[in-house]
Amino acid sequence: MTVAVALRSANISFDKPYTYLPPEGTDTVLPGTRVLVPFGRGDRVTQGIVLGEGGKAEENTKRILSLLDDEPILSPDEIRLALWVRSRYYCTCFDAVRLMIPAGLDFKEETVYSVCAEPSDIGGIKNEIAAYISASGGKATLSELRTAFAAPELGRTLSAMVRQGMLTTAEKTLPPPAEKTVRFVRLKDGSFGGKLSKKGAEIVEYLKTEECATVRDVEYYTGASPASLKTLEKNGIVELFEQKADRTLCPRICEDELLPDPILSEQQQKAFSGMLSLALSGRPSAALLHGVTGSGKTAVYIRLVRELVNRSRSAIILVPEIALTPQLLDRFYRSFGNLVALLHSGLTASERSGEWKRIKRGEARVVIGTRSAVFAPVQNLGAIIIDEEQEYTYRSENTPCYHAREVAKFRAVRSEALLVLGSATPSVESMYAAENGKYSLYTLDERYSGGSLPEVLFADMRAELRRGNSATISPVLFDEIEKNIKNGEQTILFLNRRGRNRLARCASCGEAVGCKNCSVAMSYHSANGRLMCHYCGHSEALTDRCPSCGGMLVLEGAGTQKAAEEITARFPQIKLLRMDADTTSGRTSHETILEKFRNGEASVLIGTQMVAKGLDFDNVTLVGVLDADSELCSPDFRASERAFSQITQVIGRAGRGERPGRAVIQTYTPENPLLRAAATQDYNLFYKGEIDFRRKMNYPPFCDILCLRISGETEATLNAAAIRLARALSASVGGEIIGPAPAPVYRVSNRYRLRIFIKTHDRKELREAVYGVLSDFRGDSRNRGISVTAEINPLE
DNA sequence: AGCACGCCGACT
DNA sequence: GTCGGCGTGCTC
Repeated sequence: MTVAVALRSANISFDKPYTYLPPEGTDTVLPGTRVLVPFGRGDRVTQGIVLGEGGKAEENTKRILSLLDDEPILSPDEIRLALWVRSRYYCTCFDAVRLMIPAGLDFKEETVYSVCAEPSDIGGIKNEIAAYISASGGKATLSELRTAFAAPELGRTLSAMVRQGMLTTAEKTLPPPAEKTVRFVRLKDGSFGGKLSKKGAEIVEYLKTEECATVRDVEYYTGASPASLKTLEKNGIVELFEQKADRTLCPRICEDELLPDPILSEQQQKAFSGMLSLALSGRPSAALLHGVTGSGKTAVYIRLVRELVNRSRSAIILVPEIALTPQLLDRFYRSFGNLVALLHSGLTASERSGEWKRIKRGEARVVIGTRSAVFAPVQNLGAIIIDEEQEYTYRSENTPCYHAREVAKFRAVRSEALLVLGSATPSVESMYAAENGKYSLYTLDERYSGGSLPEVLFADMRAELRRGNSATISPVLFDEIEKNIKNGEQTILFLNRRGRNRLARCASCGEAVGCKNCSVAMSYHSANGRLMCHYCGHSEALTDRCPSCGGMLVLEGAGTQKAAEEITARFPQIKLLRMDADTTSGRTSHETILEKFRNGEASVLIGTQMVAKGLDFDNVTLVGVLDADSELCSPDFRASERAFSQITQVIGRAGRGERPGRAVIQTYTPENPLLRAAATQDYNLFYKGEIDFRRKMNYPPFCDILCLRISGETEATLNAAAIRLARALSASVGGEIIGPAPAPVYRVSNRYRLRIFIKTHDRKELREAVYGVLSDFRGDSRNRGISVTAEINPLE
């Protein structure tokens, strides 16, 4: 009897479930148990998870060394889900399995080196390494050595030392520390006579002003590398230490504070009872709850979840971003008390695993969280509710690039649970499914409080430009803001996410300062006064001369900053709050900003897409969309969908209270039908236009788009490899193949990047064919140094 | 990726 | 002769 194991150290290019024999003296291992196994030529010890039964034992089949868990950490259902994730999102088995386990329960693997012979005089670097290990108590882990020695071939050097008998190794598998800690740096007391490097002096200067700072901050503000800090520590100038991180606390509600369930309107009641009977039907499909902003979707969710909980079933509620949905979270806490578990990235590792265990034990049956909560280990699942299902935050940016909505669909079908997609502006895909009877459609088209939709004015920015007015804020909007200030009412100004970055541009040659490793302009961060590359992490101090022609550099203002300056110039007496990447770098800063605004400490709030979502302020009666066109300029076919959704949502922020709301849309294309549809919140008008366009162009939902990204160090070998890949795809995958074409950012970290798109339909056979092509490609020695990844329906 | 094996040039 | 640089191939 053998078992199939997912291995941590298996790379995507040779990943598969590997077959192992159970440990000496046992005849099998339960699926979902973590194990240690030997792997590769050197029988390196690596971590794995047993997936199930393995193939036939062969001559070369190795044996599991030991078990890490007394009982399985994952259920067979969760393993099945992981294997589906792997097949759909082209990642390794272990990456897929890891999604189901909170980081706090992850075992760390470390190689520990110890010295056995006193260092002699031969070999400079080896001697240094041996001395370093002796100095740190005779033992050092690989990662410690990696940070201490920036040698490119450290692994090789170390194994040579082991062969020569200078060192011995041992594998250690340790559970991570229970508490998340943060590394700090501070200056050591006393004077230091020795001379400092330029970087060292800079770091010391910084620490003089700060006294004690996190390693992350020091690296961010001074551009220090881990090595430069290590050097300072070695020379006794600074000391590094660890401290427990601040915990994010979730609100706790006492039993007697629980709220009664909400009373539903006729429309809400209809949606609720329809969905409930679906959920209890035994083979539920999915429901689309299309409710305009302020129509009370949350009340429907609560009633539905209540009924499921009463029948001892559980529910998962996904929200786009926890910080932006405090009201929804609060209402669930007040309705379900400690039946609620919260899962999101803002929790510490121990909080996260605590919540995870409560869910696993069945103590918490109402799970609220961001996209990763779709993997919560609930049992007896009754429903998965996805609020604002069209939001792009449901797609993960890291491998595996799963989409929580797709995962939810799979999970719901497997566990006979209902999938509820809630939205004011449903994704085109979901509405299409509803139109075709695949999903049941429920509509809430009246505002719960009976409030009317805001009145919308258009400001024609073309006309302003002709008049020679290049200001961000038009006279029309200024007038409306003035009215609001007079009436003591609040205003929200919204600027789309495009054009959010500030660049350093040369006044004479017009070029923006670019990254030396990537083909992008660097972004200016006011917090540290440095130019940073968002692709490779390279940063440099801002200079005043253009690096290519020597001309004067000028800082291009962030959209929000420029608009804020215009407002302050015009209304110097008012208080204004800005919310964007620059002002919300801290963990709680954007909650603080919102709290101030809620308390009426400012009359104008200006921000990027963060202000568009879920905020419910009674005193806001005016919303300004500063640049309605910017989202539409994007080459992405989802641009109109995103623009419609954002504009509709942000307009919906106005007039949530008793007074009617107004909105001003500033645009260069006031005749654009999409903007007209957004202005009247006419989803159906938008949808009709959009679905026709998608059909005509053969875009999703009429096909799936498979994207292959291929990168390499030299353009010539990359091009040749990409052409070979495209040929292989056309031979065995088929579909309409587009490309190879350069990626939007052609060069990142000194590698060139191309993309190939295939319009096709995502099915099992397609994925198998793609896997076949990828593995042939990776096995071809001509493709050495070229890497390929695949993604289905990517965001861009 | 990470490691071993094997083939070649440089140096005790 | 042998050490180590690097290209090649494999991972149950």
